[in-house]
Amino acid sequence: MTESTPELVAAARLRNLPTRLLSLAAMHSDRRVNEALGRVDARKWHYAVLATLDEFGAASQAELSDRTRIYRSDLVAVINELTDRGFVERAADPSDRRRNVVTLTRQGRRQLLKLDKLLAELGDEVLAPLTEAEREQFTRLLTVLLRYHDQGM
Amino acid sequence: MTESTPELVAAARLRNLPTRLLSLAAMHSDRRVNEALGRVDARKWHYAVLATLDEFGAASQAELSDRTRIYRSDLVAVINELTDRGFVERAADPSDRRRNVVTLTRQGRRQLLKLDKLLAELGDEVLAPLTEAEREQFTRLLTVLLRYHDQGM
DNA sequence: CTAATTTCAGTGGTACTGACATAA
DNA sequence: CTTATGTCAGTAACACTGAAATTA
Repeated sequence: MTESTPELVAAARLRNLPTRLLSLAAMHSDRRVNEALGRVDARKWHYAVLATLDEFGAASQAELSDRTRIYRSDLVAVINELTDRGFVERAADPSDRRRNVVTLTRQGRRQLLKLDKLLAELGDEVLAPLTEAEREQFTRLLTVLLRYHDQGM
Repeated sequence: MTESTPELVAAARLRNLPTRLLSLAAMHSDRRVNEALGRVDARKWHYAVLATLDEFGAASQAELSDRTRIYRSDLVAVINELTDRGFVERAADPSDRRRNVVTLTRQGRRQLLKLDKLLAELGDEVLAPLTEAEREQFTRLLTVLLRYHDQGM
């Protein structure tokens, strides 16, 4: 445990540096999300894959990679984990034998709904100090940023 | 190089998940910042330390750690790097011999001003799609979040 | 004695790169 | 031949832990 000395304030330059604020806020949010997901033996990539399969149907790993922004190389392990847990099935695609076709199972769908709920609660926790209008504004601004920088929205 | 397939859109659940948006936006921002700082042989922690020393004067590593949120253990390397580059001097504190007192050099101050400019440009790039009012709103919301979660503002 | 400071050694998760075999 | 796909091996940076030595 890191000791909690009476909080010293940061330099004004740092307090006003938007890239730093963004980084710190995300770090904190990520930590909470990873902890909470870890407690139910999940990771955020699990959710991304399950949600994508649910909305767009069975897909190849390449398509999943494009939609979730998970690197192709890292997706392999994620799909392994999801198949191990019975949330997803991986089979060779007969129409293009380079591809795998990944499908959501009924268990996977149940897990997705569970994670939906968990992540909604988590979002509420992280955004707790913001009003409803501010939350909408916040996600709107983030969306604008990501869209502009082509981070695939 | 990752190939740029025609951008596929993400699932609606992912597009509306604030913790994910925050994470992606920060990842992108961090990448830009690290690249740009790397090009001038710096890291973001360098800036944090230099700015803190400039605003609060010479300090022990413990105080620098508290103000910058850099772990004490990691600060050692950061101070090493800064002394190697002549931006900072580390000396034993005569009044408390457990402590080091870290002071900013003239070169360090020059580097700080250089990084000031670089980071301002970078912030402009990252926040490019936002209006001035939106930028203020954005940093305000981030500040509220960090303050609430006690991430030391 | 306890507590604070600096330092080192190490871990675990992750973004990211590169290369390879297979197939189109 | 070139290109796409899935897979593996590995790297580099980093947040974070734990502990030791020194001093207060």
